[in-house]
Amino acid sequence: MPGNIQSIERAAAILRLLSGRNRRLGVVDISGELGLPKGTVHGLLRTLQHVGFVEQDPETGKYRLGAALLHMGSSYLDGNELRTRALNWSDSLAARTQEAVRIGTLHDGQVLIVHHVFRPDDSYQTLDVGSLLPAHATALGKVLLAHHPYVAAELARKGMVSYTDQTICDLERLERELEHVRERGWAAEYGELSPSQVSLAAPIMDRRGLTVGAMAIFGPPERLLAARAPRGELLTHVREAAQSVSRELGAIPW
Amino acid sequence: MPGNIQSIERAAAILRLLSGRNRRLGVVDISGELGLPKGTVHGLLRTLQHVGFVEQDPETGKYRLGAALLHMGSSYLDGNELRTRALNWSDSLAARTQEAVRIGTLHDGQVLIVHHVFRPDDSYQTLDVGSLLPAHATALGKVLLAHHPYVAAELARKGMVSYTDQTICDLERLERELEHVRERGWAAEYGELSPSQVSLAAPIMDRRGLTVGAMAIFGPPERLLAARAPRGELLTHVREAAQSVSRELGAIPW
DNA sequence: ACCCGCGTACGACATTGTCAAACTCAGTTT
DNA sequence: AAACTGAGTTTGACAATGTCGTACGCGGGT
Repeated sequence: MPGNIQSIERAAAILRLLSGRNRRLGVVDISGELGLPKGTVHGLLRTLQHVGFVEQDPETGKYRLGAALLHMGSSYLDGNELRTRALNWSDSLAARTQEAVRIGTLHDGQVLIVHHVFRPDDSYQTLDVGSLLPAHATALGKVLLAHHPYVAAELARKGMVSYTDQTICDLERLERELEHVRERGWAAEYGELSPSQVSLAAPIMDRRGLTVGAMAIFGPPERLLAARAPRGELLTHVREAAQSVSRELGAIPW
Repeated sequence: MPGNIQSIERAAAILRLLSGRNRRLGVVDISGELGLPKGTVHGLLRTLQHVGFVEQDPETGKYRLGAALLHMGSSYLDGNELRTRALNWSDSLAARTQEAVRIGTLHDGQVLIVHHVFRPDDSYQTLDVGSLLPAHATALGKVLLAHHPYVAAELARKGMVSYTDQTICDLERLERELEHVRERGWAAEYGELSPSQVSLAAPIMDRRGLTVGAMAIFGPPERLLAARAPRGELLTHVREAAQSVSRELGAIPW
């Protein structure tokens, strides 16, 4: 791994900071957090501002993410094959199951939502495309982790946060769970991220047979479950939809 | 203009290229387009890849935007005050008018969509948050240009693209139109971007009285217009919604 | 088999970014 | 009022840093 460009890595670290703490940060906040001199951080920020990646609040002088990132994020979606191919299938999955659908992929040990179809009723729901969800507490994440053992190991090393009393925080339990997922070809999550939400997910594979994403429905347990287990017909729909997308991506339907 | 960091500017130029129409580019494409040596571009790309801003197609070796940008784009939205404050009002505007709502702000001489509420029916619509729309061919853009004369002048210098036979491409006509917009406090667009779409927009102002965004409804002419002019009640709804958001942003309601 | 074009690696050079210290300006405290 | 903090910003010398030309390896055309 021959040299990476220092200033770009630092700039990226700044952007990551700004996107993590969803708030505005000042020069000294950043310089403290990154262990860099004030002046250096300021120079980086000035350039980032010049290219539209950060903006500065003219009143407080603090910095926040810039508008250029929004456009680039949406450009990423346009070029994302997983999402493009999954568009139709996720719509019809939502229609068939009458539940909300999410498509996610692994990013930095978390689940990045690349597509989201609202539950087909008129309730207010917030779009969470671009959100990062914890892998060990979502059905999407379990499917993805099950086929990326290295990421799973990394996750275990860092420790798993507990979100509800159902969250799996124990490495061995998670490993057993992932083993099940690999055997069955689908994953479930029972209120492990949010107490009143459960989800069911299945893997999406590309032409090489790699699991490049996952597709899930999520909603209240009383609708997704029967006798504390996933309703069979919903599960079938999810698995078929994910398989259809896989086929579109060139996976051998074995 | 004290020194900007070269490598970051170049990296941003690469990302801008990748977010343009050409979704996948090779090292030589980029190096040709930017007039930089191959090796330099490769170094930049390697670092951008390392920080997750670009990804490389393992088959073709070509580069495309990376997933990290998606998450940062959505983080930008979370911190965007204009959008946050406008959430409720845009929902109710959509409900009242039964039309789709868009909120936009000026970015690089174009209109960046920061929020989008679907028309409240079950038709398939694609979310265009993050899209860049031409300013001279949208009601949103006209409102924004009307209060940013410098940007308007810049736009005129670069020339205006024609999208339909209704598109205003003449500088003088545009100037007259913007003058109207300033007087009336709202803008309309009659099939100037897409033949079967019209839109109505009103400005959103912040506490300093600056126009920081605009709010619009858009849809087919037969629903938005009466006798080739905007329906009065729709116009009122749009203007009131925009004014409500302005108030939330601290604008003096004069 | 050959060539062309691609993505990638290497290494010398000097351009470039880095860093610490100094500056400006508000808001607070003395 | 004056001094003091703590913010963001500017500066300029140094050398670490990124740049650029050249060279390598590989694959797909022909």
